[in-house]
Amino acid sequence: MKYSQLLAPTLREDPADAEVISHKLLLRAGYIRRVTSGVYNYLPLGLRVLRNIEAIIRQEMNHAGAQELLMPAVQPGDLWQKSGRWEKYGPELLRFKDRHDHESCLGPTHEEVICDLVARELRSYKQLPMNLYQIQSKFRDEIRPRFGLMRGREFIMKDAYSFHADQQSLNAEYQNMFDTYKRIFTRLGLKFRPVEADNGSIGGSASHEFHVLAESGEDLITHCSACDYAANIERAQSRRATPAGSDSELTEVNTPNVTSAEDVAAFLGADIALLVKTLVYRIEGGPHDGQCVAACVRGDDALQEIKLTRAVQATALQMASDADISDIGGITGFIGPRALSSLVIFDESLRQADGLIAGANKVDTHVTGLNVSRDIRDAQFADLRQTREADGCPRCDGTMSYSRGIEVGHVFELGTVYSEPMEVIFQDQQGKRSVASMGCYGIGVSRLIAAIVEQCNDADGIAWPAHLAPFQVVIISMGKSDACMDVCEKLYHELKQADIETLWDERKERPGVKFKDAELMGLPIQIIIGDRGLENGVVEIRERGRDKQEVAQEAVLSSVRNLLDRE
RNA sequence: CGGGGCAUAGCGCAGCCUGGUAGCGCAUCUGGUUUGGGACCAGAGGGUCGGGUGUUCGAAUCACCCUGCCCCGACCA
Repeated sequence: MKYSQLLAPTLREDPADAEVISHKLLLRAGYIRRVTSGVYNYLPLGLRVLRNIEAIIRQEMNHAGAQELLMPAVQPGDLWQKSGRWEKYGPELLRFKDRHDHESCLGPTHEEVICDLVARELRSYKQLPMNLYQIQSKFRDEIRPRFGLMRGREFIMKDAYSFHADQQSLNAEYQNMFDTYKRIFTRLGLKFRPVEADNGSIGGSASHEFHVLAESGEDLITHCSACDYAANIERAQSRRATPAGSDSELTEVNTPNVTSAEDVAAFLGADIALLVKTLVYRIEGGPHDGQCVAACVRGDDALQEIKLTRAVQATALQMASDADISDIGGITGFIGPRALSSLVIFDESLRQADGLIAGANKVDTHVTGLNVSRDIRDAQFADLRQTREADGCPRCDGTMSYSRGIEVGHVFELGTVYSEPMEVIFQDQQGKRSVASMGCYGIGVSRLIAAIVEQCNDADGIAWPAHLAPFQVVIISMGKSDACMDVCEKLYHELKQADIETLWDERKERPGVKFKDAELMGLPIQIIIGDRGLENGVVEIRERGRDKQEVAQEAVLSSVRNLLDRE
């Protein structure tokens, strides 16, 4: 490609609305342009990188025995009615009607469509297992798209769906995909970590996320210093020492105007861990839709909302208003678990606890000596607390620490959550009708572009791993003589012949401009050809970020090959 | 959804407080000089000042409404 014909509008300054480094650099280097909130054009450079990433994913997926197909972006509402998600899926699902007034939506994911397809074609267990994948644009009407390609509304995803006759087969494929993902992210040159994850609204049982470790990551993950336990904070567990309270009578104490856990502990001279914080939420969705739930955690713990959401099978939670709280018999500031009319759930750490302090649901009053199993009838427990840095590992003696991560992959065991309502049924070995169990496996392909740039950049711009770069080589013409241009052109054709993706910067620009652009774009190898060197029959080759070296004119191709092979 | 901020040329910004018909840098075009790390000189093009309503002799500037975008929060009993 000749530079003068390439649409790669580079920007000298950071765009005002870009926050993270990948967003800034992808805009500045001419890889992407915004169309509307969370929706981007991939310019030629961006598309080339996307294709390079896709190629690796395809290779590994195919190698793992999956087969590629392509499903539609527009999906009929009927299928979503059938799976039950037309109601369950929130406003992220962009719905519309076509000219015939048929309910439709833009696919945020493709379980319904794949199940519909497979249900029609699947007859015998002999056809199983099978793993079908596609690389497709998805649309999710995110509340808050941000950080460029990191969280878009329209984005490109590789999603795979496997179908199985039995659990054992599903387990095997889950492991197969887990290993495949590790290979893919390793080949992409990423620092990543698989972590145990919450299943979210998609349902199912086992699930792991693959996170690229980066400061700008939107997720918080916690991992053990000693073993390989790692989990998303949304479901992470940990060991912590809880102080033993002493067994005592339930007693009301006067706590005038003292409301926060810190203040109550200080006021009563008690360990804050003996406080019970009671947080009230209004439940949206699920069997308790519209009701309130009171969640109790220790005074020094924070509630992990996702855990609570799961515990009450909700789709979302909203902090309760003061009015909601008084409706269930509580008083803001002095709320406690006793005698509330709502659902009350305690964190597991309160199960065997004595001498706790909680709000008394009376103005200016708390109770001491609370023992949950003694004083609360039919108490319900769940893991609700958020782990804290330096907690103990739940699996070994190690300690837990936090990192930020960008979720680039997710593998799920779905079981029959979708195949059952979608009637993905086959005849098993015994001749009986049986529901296929499923796994699903996603990779955020466009998000990967951002994640890679987050890890591969320096003061001059992007620094692509050579095999992902839009061009492996850029020829920078320095001289203005015809002879120099002839040499450049000849080399350009040679490299192209050799299947090396080459950009020839033949613009009438000053050298500095060409260097800056090449480095901003992150092209790994520069070949610098000027009149001065040509007098001695040499050209310069420089790997991005390294010192240049002189090479005889005839040896350029082999030198470039060597550099690329070393990758 | 809640809170904050922004919207002026392709990009980055000033002008607004104190109303008088729009400016700077980069980019673009023309000519010239330059040419090993984002050149210089001279000239030129490009803006319904996000949209609407109002106040006023007069609105980028003041008021109200709308739209779009960015950031923060979604831990508080």
